[in-house]
Amino acid sequence: MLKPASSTGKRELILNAAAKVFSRHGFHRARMEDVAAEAGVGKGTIYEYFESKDSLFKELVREGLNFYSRAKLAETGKDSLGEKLRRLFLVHLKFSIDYRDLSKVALSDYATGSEDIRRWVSSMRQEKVARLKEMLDQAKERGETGRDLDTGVAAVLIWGALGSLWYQVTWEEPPPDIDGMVDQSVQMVMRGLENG
Amino acid sequence: MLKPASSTGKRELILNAAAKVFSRHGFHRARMEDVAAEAGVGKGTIYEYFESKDSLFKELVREGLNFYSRAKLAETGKDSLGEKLRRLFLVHLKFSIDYRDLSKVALSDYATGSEDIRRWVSSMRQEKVARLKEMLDQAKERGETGRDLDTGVAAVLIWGALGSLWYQVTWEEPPPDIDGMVDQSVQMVMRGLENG
DNA sequence: ATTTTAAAACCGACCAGTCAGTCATTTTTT
DNA sequence: AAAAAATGACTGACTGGTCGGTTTTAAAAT
Repeated sequence: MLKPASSTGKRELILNAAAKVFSRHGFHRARMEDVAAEAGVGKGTIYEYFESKDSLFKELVREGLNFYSRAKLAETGKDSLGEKLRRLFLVHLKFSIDYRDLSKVALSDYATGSEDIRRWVSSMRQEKVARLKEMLDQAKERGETGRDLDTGVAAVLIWGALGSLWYQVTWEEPPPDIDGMVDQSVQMVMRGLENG
Repeated sequence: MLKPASSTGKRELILNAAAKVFSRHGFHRARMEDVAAEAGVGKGTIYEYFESKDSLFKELVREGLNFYSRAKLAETGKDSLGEKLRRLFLVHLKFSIDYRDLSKVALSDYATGSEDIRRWVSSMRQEKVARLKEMLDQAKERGETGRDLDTGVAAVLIWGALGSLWYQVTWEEPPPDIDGMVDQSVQMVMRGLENG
């Protein structure tokens, strides 16, 4: 049986260490021993808190996702589409700065790991795109976009654009002015969605 | 010493097998033995044609890249930006359909493999984005885009959008109408680039 | 044409390194 | 003192790469 999440701070400790170690070389090259060393615990201890390496990875990513979901869209449905997109972009990029290690893990290990993880990550992407499409559909309904917009394609494009920005911010040099970049980006995206 | 590329069709044979096997489970889970089996050769034979697993992967991706580079932009500098983008998108997506296995490899193993591969792939991305930025800069010069466009950000966004489309086409159900989708996408992108 | 011969191509059993996960033992807590 | 937590040496499974030996090919000799 696994210990409850609150037994000590040890669970958090391990999770943080995992973020650091996974982000260094990716899932495969990260050894459980290294995670243990980074956390300052014995290797065996990790298995008191996590089923397996796979499970540790999943918990790690889920934790991060939860975190920034919480900070995320209070989903005030009355905001304009532009405002919603701005917040979406901002939350993701802020996250990537505040939790750089975790962000690297989430981004770079997409294709890594077991078949199980692969499917899991892929389904998350699908869900994200689907949610984005919903948002666009609503906006379209309200006439905030072009009448003939293909929201499916648009959602894929926007998600990709955000992902690319995210990647850039996470891996390349620290960006100077996130807010400005986001404003600029959203402006571009919004123009793209409008009627020709 | 490695054998010349032309000694038999065996090199091609192995490369094709590698595309298939790598695309199935990603770089790490693909075993050289499986590649050998798929190609119908002994494991040792692979090492007559390729230095190592890493090198096999690189050659594979390079081969694919070469191929579609060739088919690519005859770079007729006088085409409109829209036309250039349309061709860029089309070439990538057509490639992903014709060489689905190879496409999966190129896409999903971005973060995978050795440190060496990781860096190599990352540098390719940088280069692609840089080239895209150049294209945008030229167009901006000619007044085809908004005067105040941040071409750096735009290049990142567009590359991401294309990548996302590429991913969708490669992994999800076979798309119905590539040309239509591309037209739609490029239209959106072009609107986004114009002056507000 | 046939045989000889040597080099080139091919092969897969094996080796050596790796690492996730276990568990008997030790340390800490209650 | 006994229960809980922590540990790290160990094991078992796995796989990239090697290498001595076999087969194929092609050229040379008869």
